[in-house]
Order: sequence, then C-alpha cells, then structure tokens
Amino acid sequence: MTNSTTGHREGTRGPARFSTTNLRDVALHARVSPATVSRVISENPSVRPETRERVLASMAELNYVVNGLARSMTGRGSRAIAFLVNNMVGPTFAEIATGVEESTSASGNRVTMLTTHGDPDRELELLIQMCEQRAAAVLLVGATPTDASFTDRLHRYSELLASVGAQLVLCGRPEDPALPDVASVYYDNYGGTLSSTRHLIHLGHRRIIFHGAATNHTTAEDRLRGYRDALHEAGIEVAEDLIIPDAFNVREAQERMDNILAAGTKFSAVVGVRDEAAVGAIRALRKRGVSIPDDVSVVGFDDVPFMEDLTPSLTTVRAPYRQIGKLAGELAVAAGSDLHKVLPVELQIRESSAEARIS
Amino acid sequence: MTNSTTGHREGTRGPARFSTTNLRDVALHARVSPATVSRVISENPSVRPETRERVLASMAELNYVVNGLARSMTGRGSRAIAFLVNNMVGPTFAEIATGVEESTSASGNRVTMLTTHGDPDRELELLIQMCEQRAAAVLLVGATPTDASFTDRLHRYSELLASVGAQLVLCGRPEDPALPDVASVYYDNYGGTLSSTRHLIHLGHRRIIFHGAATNHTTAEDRLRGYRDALHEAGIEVAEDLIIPDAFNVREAQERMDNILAAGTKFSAVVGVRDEAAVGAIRALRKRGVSIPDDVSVVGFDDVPFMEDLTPSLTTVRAPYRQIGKLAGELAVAAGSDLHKVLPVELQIRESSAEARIS
DNA sequence: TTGTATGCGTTATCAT
DNA sequence: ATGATAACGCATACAA
Repeated sequence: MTNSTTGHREGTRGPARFSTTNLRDVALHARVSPATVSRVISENPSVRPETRERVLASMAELNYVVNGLARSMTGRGSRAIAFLVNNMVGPTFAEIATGVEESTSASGNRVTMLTTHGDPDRELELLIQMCEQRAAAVLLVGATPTDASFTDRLHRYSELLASVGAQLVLCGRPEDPALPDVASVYYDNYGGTLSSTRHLIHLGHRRIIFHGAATNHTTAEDRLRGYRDALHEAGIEVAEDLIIPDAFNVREAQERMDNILAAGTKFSAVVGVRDEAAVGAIRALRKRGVSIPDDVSVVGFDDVPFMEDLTPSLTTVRAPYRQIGKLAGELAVAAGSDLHKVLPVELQIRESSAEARIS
Repeated sequence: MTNSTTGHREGTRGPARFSTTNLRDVALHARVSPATVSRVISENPSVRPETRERVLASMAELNYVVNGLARSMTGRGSRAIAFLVNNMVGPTFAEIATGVEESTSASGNRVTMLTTHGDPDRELELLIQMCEQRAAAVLLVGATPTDASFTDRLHRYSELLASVGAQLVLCGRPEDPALPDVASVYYDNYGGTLSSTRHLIHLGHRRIIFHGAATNHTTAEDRLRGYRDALHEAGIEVAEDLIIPDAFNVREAQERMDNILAAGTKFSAVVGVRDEAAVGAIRALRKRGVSIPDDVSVVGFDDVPFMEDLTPSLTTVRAPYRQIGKLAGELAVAAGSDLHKVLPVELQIRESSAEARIS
C-alpha cells in the first residue's frame, strides 16, 4: 500500500511517478527483471513455475495493478466505445445502451456515456475528447437534425475519427447518402406510422391528427411521411391543420391538444409521434370528457413501459431498440461488409384504437 | 492522413508505433522541437506567436490529435468514472446516470457504464479493469445484497481501489458500518413505505399486503421495515401471510397476486415494493373484476414515468434519483468531509388509494 | 528460461 | 524563446 519511492529515479526530469506500485517495483521485490514480470502478467508459458510463483507473490504483496493506460500505449489495451446521446432520458436510451453493452463488453470494450444536450459545440468537443482517448468507435445515438449543417458536421467527425482509426456509427439514424462509409443502424420509422395510420383508416377514421410533427429530425420526419403516405394511398386529403407541431413531451402534447379542442377542430383519431405525445393527448382529451376509444382513437410509437397498463391500453408501434444497440455495438467493434442496417418495427394493436363512429 | 514512418526508428525493438500522427511528426513538419509543440498544445505563453502559428498549421495539416492515454501516463489526463450497475434497465437507472454525468462531466471526467448482471465474479473483474484504467472513482449503483459475503467483497474492492487512488462510492445503498471510509448516497427507503403505509392505515385499512418482499437487498429490506413499523405503531399485528415474496417485476407480481386471490386471502390494500409490483398487482386484481380503489387500494414506490397516467393514477413514493446520482458524482470527483448522505423521499398521493370500506 | 535494451507519445526540467 | 533529454509504465526483440 505504502509506496516507498524505489530509488531508480536518478534525474529530476520528466513527470513525477504515480503513487501506485509499478512493474519495476514488483521486479525488484521478486528479484527478477521487469521483462519476467511482464511475461508472468501476459501468461507467457516460458517462465519457470517457481519464478512465476515468486512474482505472483510479490504482485499480491505490493497490491500491484497493471496500468491499462500504459498498456494501451503499446497497442495492447482495451479501447473505449463512446456512446454520444442527446440526453440519457427515456426508456429507449436504456434499451439501446443495454444492447451496445451486450455486444461490446464480451470483447473487453468499455462503453463511455456522453451527453451533448443538443449542443453541437459540446458534441464536437466530446468527439475530440474521445479521439484523444483513442476510442475504438463513436456511436451517435438517437435522432439528429436533418439540416445541411449536420451533414457537414458529420463529414468533419468522420475525418477526425478516421485520423485516429475510430469507427463512426449512426445509431437510430439513417444512412447519410453523402457519407456511405459511415456505418448506421436505423429502424423503420416510416413503416411504423404507415401501418398505424393504415390501421386507423381501416377502422374508418378519416380526420386523423398527427401529433408532434417536426421537420428537423429524421425520426419525426419519417414518421410524418408514413402518416402522409397512408392517407394518400387511401385517397384521403392531408389536412395541414391536423398536423400539429411541438408536441414532443407529455406536457407540450397535452397543451397542444387542449388548444385544438378549444378551437373546436374535428377529428376522430390521433397518431402520436411518440408514446409521450399520445399520452399528452389522452390527458387533454380525458380532461374534456372525450372517451377513448369511443369518441377518439389514439395510437403511439415506441411502446415504452406501461403503455399496455393504461386504460385503455395504448395501441403503438414497437421498435427493437435493444437489437438496434446490439447491432450498433457489433458495427463498432468490427464493421462488417454491410455497414447499413434497417430493422423492422411491429404494430401493437391494443384498446385505444377502435372503429370510427358513423358520422 | 497517410503516415510515412518518420525515420526516427532505428532499432526494431519495442512496440510498433500507431498509424496516427504524433507530436514528433508535428515537430518535424513545423521544424521545431517536440517540446515546443507540447508548449503550443498546453497553451504555454512562452512561445513566439509566429512559431505557434506554424505549429498550429502543421497540426491541422497532419490531422494531429493528442494521445490522451500518453498524457494520462504523466498524470495530466482526464480520468474515468466507472458506473457499475446490475442492469441498465428501468427509469431509475437513467435518472441516476444523468445525475452522475451532470456533476462529473464539467470537470472533464468520463462516465464508463458497466453491467454486472448480478454476477459477483463479473463485478470483481470489471472493478479490476477500472483499476487498471486508473479510474478516478467507481460507483456501485443500485441495491446490492445484504449478505455478509458482500461486505467482504466490498472490503476487498475498497482495498483494491485504494491502491490505485480511486474513490469508491455506494449509490442507492446505505453506508456500510464496517467500512465508514466508503462514500455512500442513499435515500430514505424506510421512510417511504413508512409514510405510504401510514397513509393507508389512516384511510382505515387494516389488512395490507406487502407485495414483493425480499430479504437479500437493502432496498427491499428497508422498505419492508417501513411497512412493518407503520403497522406496529398503529397497533396492527403484522400478518406474515400478507407479506408476499418474489414479486419484483410486473409479470411475477401479477402471478403472485393471482395466487393470493385464488387462495381467497382477505385484504383491502397493497403496498408494492416498487411500482412494477404495484402494476402487476393491479393487472391481476383487474382481471378478477376487483375495483381500484373502491375494493382495494394500491400504492407503489419510485414514481416511474406514466404512473400518474394509469387509471386510477398510482399513489407512490417519489425518490430523488437524479439528485442521488448528482451527489454520488460529486463524491466521486471530490469526496468532501461528510461521505454519507441520505436523501428524503416524498409520498405522491393519487387516486389508487382511498378510504377503506366499512367492513 | 531470463535479462538487457529500446520504443510507445507525452510532459517537465534543465540548459541555451 | 527554444532545444535536448529524461522520465511516466509497459511490452517486445534480441542476446545470453
């Protein structure tokens, strides 16, 4: 525990040594050369058992712990996998993280969690930091802006990472056509709302609200597109006043829906861009005495925990977040031949969606 | 980008160099000494502006990125904070992680997420790995076993971490009397069920089920203790047949409650050890046509998202998970004078608990 | 089987 | 203001 400076420090130049015991200390204590200690650590068979025992004893006695950073410098160490996310909130995040950990921990990699809080400057800063740490890969997790400046940023990130041999993986974001070498794992957001909206149309609904539209994120854009196309193919005109923006979280969604009801807008169904949007809508509807699904049908997206415990249970789209993380992790540690994956989603039909009343 | 081996490699001994450009490459390119480049990087003022410009230009041209691992070897680099958790599931985990990130990222620390899956061997393995990485601190997050072997393990961990100068922080776990030097951030599990059970008693309930008892985790133990004491102080005898084990997740809790109902056990209220236990109970009760709260009152613990959106909304105990993480992070980067904190919880009274029927 | 020497990329010290 | 050099802790090629 105590670290008697072991006297092998002649000059005063260079950095001061750490207070931890190092390989040389062990070597001196076991009266062997540092190389032999190294061999014992790396389980090199060409060490006499007797010698190994003595070294192991010294290691134990001195509380020796290999310095992984020094080891990494020789290219031998384990590397980090950076998990860059806007915020660590929501169950989807935890699911993706679990998947990543699942596929990367086996190979001795560590997952470093970093939050950008939606700040591009911070994002770049963290990315550089992980380059400095010589991360094996950086995962950009979750929906990201679709503006041109993001592609520019991505281009810059890609170059930066390439210069230190790190893999860039987009996780929950589609392939960027301009950057085909950047790996990506996406899921079928478009198909999700396509099928949930089709489901509502099939039940006889015609005036369907899209709750939580946003034009600056891939996820929201694709989900809106699915909604639009479902209406189109059924020959229903898309009423722009039924496409409601700014309803991302529960509170916002509730407020927006309250305004819609106050304005007297007519509709018989709601497609929430996320479950949170659907729940917010339900809160507002219920407060006004609107019955679900008798008066209005509601569907969500994500199938976060407890959606089936609502009354009525929420019809929603389940995305394989765990699997997404797992695949992203696999691409991170060993990018294969196909760098781009898109996973299917599945409509979970429950009680919150029912046949439209004959109006 | 391409890395022409820069000729300064005379012997063939030692490790091969990385393919990344290093400080020496920059020095050669800018025709200065490595020391000068280092000075530019560390923004040492004693560099002629003209020289600095030349160096910066070379750095940009060669795509130079400092090697954080090498820097760490001199004691200058940022360190990691290990976040060891059983599983990255549940909203509580995300909240705690957010708090940790909040308080540690400012000082340039990175949070490394590691999952033990409840395996002690794996836990030790990961702990050693983080010692090797010279982590600044290791956070043991979430409820942990209360058996004696755990204290032994903790003792071992503590020694191991001390030998590399890392701080050990228990997060969501009480101080271990045998190890007062190990930092801890806990919250009032005991007080939570004490007040929720008192609340039920105050409403006239006498036969109250504790759903999800476990005797091997601090969290579960303390919550059960709060329940017991609330009954004691009200002069109500604790009926052991109302203390139901093995109802940790929703499915288990539902099955257990179903058995209880099938057996015809009489009770008018349920204290869930977690919200999941409460929700499982509600599912089973509802399937049998039992009305909540008219026939049976139900309370939970944690206040995970959407508990207020259930019908009826769930009475539960809110714990400040975010704050717990934040404090744990603070203890991790700079352990202050008081190493042990216990945060209060707050009862959220909603619709799932109501007056007992006169029986 | 073991020891010696050297290099990984950076920073700090001393000398100029 | 800049350069030469030694250290941080470990791993490996080569010699013995």
